[in-house]
Amino acid sequence: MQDIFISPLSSGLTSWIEAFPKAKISADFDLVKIKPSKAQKEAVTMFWLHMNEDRQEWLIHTIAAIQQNYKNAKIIVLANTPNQAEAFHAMSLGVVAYSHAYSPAKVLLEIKTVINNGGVWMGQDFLKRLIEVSISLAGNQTSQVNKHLKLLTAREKEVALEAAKGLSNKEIARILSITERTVKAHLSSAFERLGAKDRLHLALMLNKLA
Amino acid sequence: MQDIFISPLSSGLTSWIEAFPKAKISADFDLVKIKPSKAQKEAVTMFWLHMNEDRQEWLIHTIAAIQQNYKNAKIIVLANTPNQAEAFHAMSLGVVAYSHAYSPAKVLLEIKTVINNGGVWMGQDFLKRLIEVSISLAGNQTSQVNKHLKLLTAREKEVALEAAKGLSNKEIARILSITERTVKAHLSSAFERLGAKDRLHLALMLNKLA
DNA sequence: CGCGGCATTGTCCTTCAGACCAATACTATT
DNA sequence: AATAGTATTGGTCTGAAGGACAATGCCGCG
Repeated sequence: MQDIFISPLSSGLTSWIEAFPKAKISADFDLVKIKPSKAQKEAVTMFWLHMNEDRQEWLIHTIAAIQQNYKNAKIIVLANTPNQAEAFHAMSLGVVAYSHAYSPAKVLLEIKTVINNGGVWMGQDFLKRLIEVSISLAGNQTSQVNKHLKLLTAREKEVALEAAKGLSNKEIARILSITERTVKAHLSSAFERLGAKDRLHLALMLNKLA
Repeated sequence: MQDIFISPLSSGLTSWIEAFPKAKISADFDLVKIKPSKAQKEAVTMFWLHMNEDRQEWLIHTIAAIQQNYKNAKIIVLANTPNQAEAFHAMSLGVVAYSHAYSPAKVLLEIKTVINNGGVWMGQDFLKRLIEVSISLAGNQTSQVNKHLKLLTAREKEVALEAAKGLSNKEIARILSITERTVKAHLSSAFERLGAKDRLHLALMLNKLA
């Protein structure tokens, strides 16, 4: 397996050399990609991209180029100034690790091991942030909704959920086989319990975090 | 550093023993926690929780108990039948790794190394799913909304967004300093352009993914 | 310049939503 | 047995929503 560091620093960083003495270091991916042989294309090659600030476009472009030329490439981003947004973006592009460019050799080797075992490496705070976002958007949201729904009786809940989909009283009545009048009664009750001023507010309450 | 496996299987799995011959194996956390000395409380102890199906409550309870008794505990969940939801939940509770209970010794050691370096271990697909969720909820959502909003004229957009907040025509009129009639005109136009049948549908369109 | 798109407002009219008042029946808990 | 909560339906009424039909003024583009 080959390691290729792509960095504007032609000699790389000492920790890189220490971790992977046999690695190639190249100024740009273009210099590497010119002629990947069939064997090279299939081989698992690890690309370590050194990320300076303000090179977002370069990163996107380079990742795309690598993925096109090497089927089994593993791409690691080493950032001079790591930040959440960039990490997020990189991971979404298929990068399998995101770390500080000045990570000690020990950590670099660690990253490699993890990746070789099919894992993904990232900082704990990035992970935390990721879960946070997911939870706040997916989890807390539903728990919030559930908290609301628990305030309603079974029947009110049914009616409220249909109303929250955008159905009219008449449609709800037909679906639940009750009178439109009854639907209104349940809804009025639901409004009061949830503190909603009308069906639109109720819909917003039950459909998102608001 | 001590490894403690908590599992209903009193002898544990062979891969566990292979990886950590000196580990303790206990049937339940209660048996361990009884008297953590001050030193023990401060020590970095790794708890490997063996997760059978249908023990969600046990998991929650045990994690809480460990976190209460050991300040520097690292908790790993080993699931017989790993699944996204459970992994998600576990990670949100502060678990630092989630893997298959029958992971080979090599992987277990791998996990331990990662955790000791302050990392977090999880399956690639879990990570993918996590990013997917975040993107689809945070990113795609707004892009979807923006796609909708681009179909509207500037004025229609303003009106539509206010309506989507739950405001009445009269309130919108006051805010934008126009007649209620004009608000209706813009809204009608917006309904047509977006294919919404009324303001509630419009609100749902502009407030979430639906 | 004229035509089309946009913003604005009018009036009339129909439908729907939701509040208020009220009644009946069933169930569970006291 | 009685009281409270829930499900159901009725009637009436006010106001909001939204469609139909129509007009005026502004702006950019061929």
